[in-house]
Amino acid sequence: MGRRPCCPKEINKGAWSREEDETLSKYVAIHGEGKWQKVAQNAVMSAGLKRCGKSCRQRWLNYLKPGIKRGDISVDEEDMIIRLHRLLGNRWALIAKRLPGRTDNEIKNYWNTNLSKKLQKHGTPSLSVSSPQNKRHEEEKIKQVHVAPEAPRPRRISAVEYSKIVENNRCSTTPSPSNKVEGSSDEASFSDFLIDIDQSQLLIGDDSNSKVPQMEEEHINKQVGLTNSPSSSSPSDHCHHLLAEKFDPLETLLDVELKRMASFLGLEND
DNA sequence: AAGGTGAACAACCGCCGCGCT
DNA sequence: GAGCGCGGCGGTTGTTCACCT
Repeated sequence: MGRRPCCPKEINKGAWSREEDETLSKYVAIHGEGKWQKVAQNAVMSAGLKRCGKSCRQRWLNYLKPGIKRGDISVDEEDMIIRLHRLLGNRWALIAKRLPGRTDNEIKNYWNTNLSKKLQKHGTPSLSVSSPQNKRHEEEKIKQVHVAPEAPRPRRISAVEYSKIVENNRCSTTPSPSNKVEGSSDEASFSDFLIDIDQSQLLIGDDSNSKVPQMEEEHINKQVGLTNSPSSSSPSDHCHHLLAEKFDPLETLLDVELKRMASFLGLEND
């Protein structure tokens, strides 16, 4: 009974030695990333690297991969982490994607050891501010980015499912039942629809590893009958904007949130 | 100098979604 | 459509180090 172990019993655990790092780096340099089980198996056979695939992957992505920054998180980066965390919650991978050279593990650790304690102490992190002017400025920034403390966890969808949703709804304001947030009403707004199905997709969308292929996007554009009118304001046009144009997903998400708040406060026309 | 304590960081564990068969 | 394996992700734990008494 019980879960099948993902790794053989005779694997190494604990801290990685320099030799293991070198073995893994050499292997990845030759064979490339991915297929971590094979990396582990082949490296075991060729150089005695007794590590499971997951461990290899984690070691490579968090420490060995070229371009990884270690330590010395700047004030700007800290500020960014705080803002993104307010927006996304504990979506460390997404947060890490917005911070070049930083890994999800490092950000998660940094949050757990530094920022969460600052939050507990002060209600908001201090943001490493010393001067009164900066303090006021940072307080303003905190007010500006204050969103729900725990963003709803988005549902991941595949590119195919995504196109079906778009096709079925033609970016209408009525989400399909399978895509609704629990407890959301039938009059769900477009932004609900967006966040519901697409919050993570939007944030991943600008990444080079985006899972929505360009052809799929073109197909979606065709199906939706998109045009490039920037002045349009209907939900479908808004959808078009999100789908067809180059955009900053985070800014878009912030924009959506701001619109929701404005709508809630009756400030839509401001 | 030695022991205790907490912070920081590295790594493991288990769950989940996706793609393949 | 079901089953399986793999990769990705987030939570948690273990270890190391620095500081304090």
